[in-house]
Amino acid sequence: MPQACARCRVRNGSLCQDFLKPRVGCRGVQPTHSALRRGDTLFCEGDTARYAYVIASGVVMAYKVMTDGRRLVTGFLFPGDAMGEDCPDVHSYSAEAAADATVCMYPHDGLLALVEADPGLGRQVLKRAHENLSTARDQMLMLASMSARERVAHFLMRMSAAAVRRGEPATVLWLPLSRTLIGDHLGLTMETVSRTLTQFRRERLIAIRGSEIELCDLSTLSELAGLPPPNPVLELLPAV
Amino acid sequence: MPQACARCRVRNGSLCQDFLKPRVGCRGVQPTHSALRRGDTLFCEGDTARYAYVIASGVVMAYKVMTDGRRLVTGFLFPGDAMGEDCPDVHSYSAEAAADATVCMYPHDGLLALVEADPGLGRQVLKRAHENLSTARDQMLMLASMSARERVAHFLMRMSAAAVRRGEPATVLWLPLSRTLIGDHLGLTMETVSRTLTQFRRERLIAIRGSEIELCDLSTLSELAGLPPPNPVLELLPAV
DNA sequence: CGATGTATTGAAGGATTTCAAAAGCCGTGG
DNA sequence: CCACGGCTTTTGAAATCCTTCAATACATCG
Repeated sequence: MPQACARCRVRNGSLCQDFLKPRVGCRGVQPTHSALRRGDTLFCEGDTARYAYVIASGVVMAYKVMTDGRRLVTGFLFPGDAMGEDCPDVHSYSAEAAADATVCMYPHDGLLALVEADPGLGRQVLKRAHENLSTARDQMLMLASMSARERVAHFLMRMSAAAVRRGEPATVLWLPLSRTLIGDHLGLTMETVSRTLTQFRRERLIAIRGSEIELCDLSTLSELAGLPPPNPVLELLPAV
Repeated sequence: MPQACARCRVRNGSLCQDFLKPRVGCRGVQPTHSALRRGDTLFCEGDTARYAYVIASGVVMAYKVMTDGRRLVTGFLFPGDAMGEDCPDVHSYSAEAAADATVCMYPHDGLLALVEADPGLGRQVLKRAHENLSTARDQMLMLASMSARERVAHFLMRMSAAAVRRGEPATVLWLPLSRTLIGDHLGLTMETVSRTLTQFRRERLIAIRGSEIELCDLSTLSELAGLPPPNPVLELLPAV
């Protein structure tokens, strides 16, 4: 097993940790690693796809651009998240580092052999594809019908949920993302993102310290985002 | 094989025709059929998923609703299209008949056995999931950054491509869909859809006859939609 | 400390929504 | 056959929200 893999601590429940790492070395499953600086391209829409990528550190973004330059960031990926694990022939979107990042790259051919040999892994991959579809549709709903305030709240709550998933606190988010990037993710201009965030700050819903955002009022934010209130039960329970 | 399947003529290249139909009867793969009137519900978001559905005739729509009633129609499905073939535990969206429709229903358990036994089918299912993801992201791009005119043009071109896929003419679309439904699909109000369609009609880009829409100027429409021009080669060829 | 890039704030403009009314379509029944 | 009611579509005018354009403030790094 490569040194980098031995040291890697991406979350349990991730494709890499649970399925790939135990099989490194088997049947040509041999990851290579790559360090990216902010702005470096991982791959472009239309490129033939050769690898599945697992983010080991930093932030990677997936995006699509229209011919006239308008851009949609379809998602931000954090440590433990994977892309290309469904082994497409050709990439249907582009990917670049939104902040300095390191990624593991598993060649498709070894991965495919693994999937065919192990129905459990096949189910896992299909399940992930289904999850991706489900979140894509949630984002479609957001883009189709939410106001700027709702979109930004929705974004913050999603980032919070992602942080929890990788074992970080729910209320203190490290988001080294420019307003432009967030805007391109939410279908808003960076000015509108900025204005909305300062609104939220004035209303004490959030606090901003550099690229760190603290969520001060989760229940109002999740209500704005059209999501069920967070942990309603815990708040009602007496302290232990 | 049930009578309905023997008579069924959904397009080649569909999951049902190519993969399921030849295996009907094997290992518990036994479809049931259902006839739906416009407005009938097929399943709801949150229901436990028991079947994969293949549209045999008519139009079915997949949609999500927010708690306050705002709705996004994530897609319209036509004969040969499938839903739920990725065997999720729980439906992540709702489905109802947008026009009178008939569907084949394959129970998940038989399908799962088939997928595990046949790696080719597994690849096929995964490929379809990937296609769905890709079109979902295209729609996200549309919802995030296109004007009303561009959205409607994009919609018409997609409906045209879908018609071609099932062997129908590219320029005469049968779309028994209310303005409200189209609006909920495009993130617009029905008034905006109506205004935009009459604009297009006045500009001779389309002609409307009841629920039939003829695309009179494919190249302008596809340009508006941000798509490559249609069959540029064919138009340049001399008539045979 | 100045330079560059990013973020904030302001004011005007525009595209879509909202509200409201009129027109068109369709099936039913007199 | 025509009239009627219910429905969808079209059209109009005002309001709203976001964008655009422009200027200022703020940070980070040499």
